[in-house]
Amino acid sequence: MPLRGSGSIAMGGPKLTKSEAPRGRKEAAGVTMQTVARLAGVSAMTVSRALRGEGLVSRETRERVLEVVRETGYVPDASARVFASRRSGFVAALAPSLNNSNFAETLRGMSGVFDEAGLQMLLGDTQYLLSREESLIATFLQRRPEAILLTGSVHTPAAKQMLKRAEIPIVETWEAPSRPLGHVVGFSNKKAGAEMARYLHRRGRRRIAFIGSAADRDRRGFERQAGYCEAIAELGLPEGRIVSIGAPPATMATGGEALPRVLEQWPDTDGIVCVSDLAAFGALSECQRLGVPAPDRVAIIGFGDFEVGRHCCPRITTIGVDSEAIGRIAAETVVEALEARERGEPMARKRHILEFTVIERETA
Amino acid sequence: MPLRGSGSIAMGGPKLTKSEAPRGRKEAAGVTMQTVARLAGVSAMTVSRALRGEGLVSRETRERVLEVVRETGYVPDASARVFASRRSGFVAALAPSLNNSNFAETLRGMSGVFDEAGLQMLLGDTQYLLSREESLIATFLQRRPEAILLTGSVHTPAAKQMLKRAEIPIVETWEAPSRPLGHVVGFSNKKAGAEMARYLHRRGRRRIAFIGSAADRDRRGFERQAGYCEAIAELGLPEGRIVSIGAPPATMATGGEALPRVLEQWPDTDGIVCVSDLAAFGALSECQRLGVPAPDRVAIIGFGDFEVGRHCCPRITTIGVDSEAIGRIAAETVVEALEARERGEPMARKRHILEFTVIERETA
DNA sequence: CTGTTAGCGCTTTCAT
DNA sequence: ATGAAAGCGCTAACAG
Repeated sequence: MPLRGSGSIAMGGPKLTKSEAPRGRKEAAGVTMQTVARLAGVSAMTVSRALRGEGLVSRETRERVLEVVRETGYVPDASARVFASRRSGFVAALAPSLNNSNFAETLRGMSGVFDEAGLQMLLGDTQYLLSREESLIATFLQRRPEAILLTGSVHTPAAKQMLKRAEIPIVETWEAPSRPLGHVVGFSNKKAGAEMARYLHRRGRRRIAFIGSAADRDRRGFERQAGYCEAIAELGLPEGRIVSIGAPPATMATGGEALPRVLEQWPDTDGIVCVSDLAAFGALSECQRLGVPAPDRVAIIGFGDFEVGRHCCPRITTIGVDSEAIGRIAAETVVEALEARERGEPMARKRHILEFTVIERETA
Repeated sequence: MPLRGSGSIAMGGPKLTKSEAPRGRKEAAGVTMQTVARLAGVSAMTVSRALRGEGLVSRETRERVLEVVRETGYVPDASARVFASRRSGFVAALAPSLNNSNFAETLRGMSGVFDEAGLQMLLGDTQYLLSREESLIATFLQRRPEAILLTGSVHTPAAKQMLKRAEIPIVETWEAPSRPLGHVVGFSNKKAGAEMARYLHRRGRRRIAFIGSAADRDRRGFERQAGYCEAIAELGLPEGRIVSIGAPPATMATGGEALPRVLEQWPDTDGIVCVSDLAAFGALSECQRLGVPAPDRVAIIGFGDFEVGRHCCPRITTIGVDSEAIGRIAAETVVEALEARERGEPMARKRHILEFTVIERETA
């Protein structure tokens, strides 16, 4: 089959593939698979095969095709591939915040697995807002992701309905819900909160306060607070020593503002459970400014093993969770589920609950 | 007009739209625009219009269509829309790291503008690797983004070629390149580095060291270092006091490890320029552990106005750049460029250079 | 190993 | 305000 046109490659020329359309559209794209096929003297199908695998076409055909691809600068059009193959190559991942180092590590863990699997992540941050989660889900589902990974287990009814209808694997992370939507990779924040209080108790503290953000929007922080409350009650320690400030997530500012309030309201406080290391660091720094020695006068325990707590002076005792593993395992679960689906097999719901550990350092 | 078929909606039933295909494909999708059209007693085109705008169809038609959409849980297929309209609705944004709060803020700034404009961001982190930037660009371009936003001005030749061929608006951020690929929204890291050294000099310091990461991979950090060197030379201060440790980005660990080396090698050092606040905080904390008072014995200046520097004790003097504005302006530039293109107008290359300021605090 | 045919679900264009 | 026809660039399925 002879090549149409001359041997030269028109770069960016829009007319290359334009045939006589009786009722044409705007304008043809630049170089398409057709173009490459024609120039290589093969069919589009062969180009498609050459581009994808090794053994699908003969070595020499493949090389010829790749040569033309190189010359023309052809870039396959994923939107057409997606449309034809009905596989988007996307997975959607939502986190409350992309910046928070815990979630960032989780996303990094996912990214490693998905890169490997040739899946591209569609990242969204919900800003700790269920309403935003819902609208992100709506937007992302239009892209036909092959799976969706959520942070947490609380979603709006509309979100849940969309997720169900989408009929794709769902993974909820960072919590341990009793009635999950799909797979789960997480841990019990409540237990973590309880453990924080109990740890301070073991270290001899008896008047233990809690610092967090306005709890209702940060579900996981709220759970930790609930765990703290439960433990405090069980241990028979004075209750109600809670200062919640500002919108989630809790920041260093939260801790900094909350600390003086704690000391004013309950001057005999000798231990503080902070919803995260960021708040803990804010509180610790404020202690230093106020001349309140930590841990001598107040012990402080944080959550999340953030970089700041590992490096500040004194270093912050904290609860460590393997955030990256959460992401990795969640992503592996997705890949498994997709493979099972490919083979037409069902896959049981997975529930992976991780351990967390107290990392004893210098503030408690 | 009565609805065709029964009143019940088949959820996820694959046979709804399936016609007698002589050589069928796998299986039809769930609810498509056709399905909705049929149930609403209109054409697909009308559904398409109803879904997009207000004034395109009559109010009652629109409501009927939306009602069916609600009942069926129809989710438009973006891949088909993209394919037909030749507009992906994507913009690609690459940053060295998503976690770094500077870049995270820039991405947040972009996100605000793009959300508004109905554009979805395809986020990628290059991990400070040009090679990874290149492969991300290759991957992203397959999705036909309408524009691409890069961090920095150094790219591989292959990356540059792909970008040129893509013929989409390009914005480079966080630097002030003399030969940009497209639009620029940034500032001079070199000047920032010089300013850091000069500031310490104005504060009476005369033996000023620099702490950073292994510089070659972090272009912007390297530029700041170069600026520091230049200023030191101009001021006639002792040169060569540079400790570069580890892979970029510079972290608290970098600062923590570098500080004792600085003090060992040049014990009379009285000021330290740190490539970022993270390194500055690491160094500051190490000072505290070693009993080296800051700023009395060593002044410290960081870069980036990170949260930690605003809250630690003493608070870190730093250089502030409006990271979010970088993102916002970059995104606005993209939107403008896209609108210009829509109208068939050309758009001049934009070059927006931001100011930075020394934020005087307690460490210098 | 390679080609042909049909069609993915939507929007463009033109017609009414 | 609505509809009909055509087709976007690619791949599934089948044929050779």
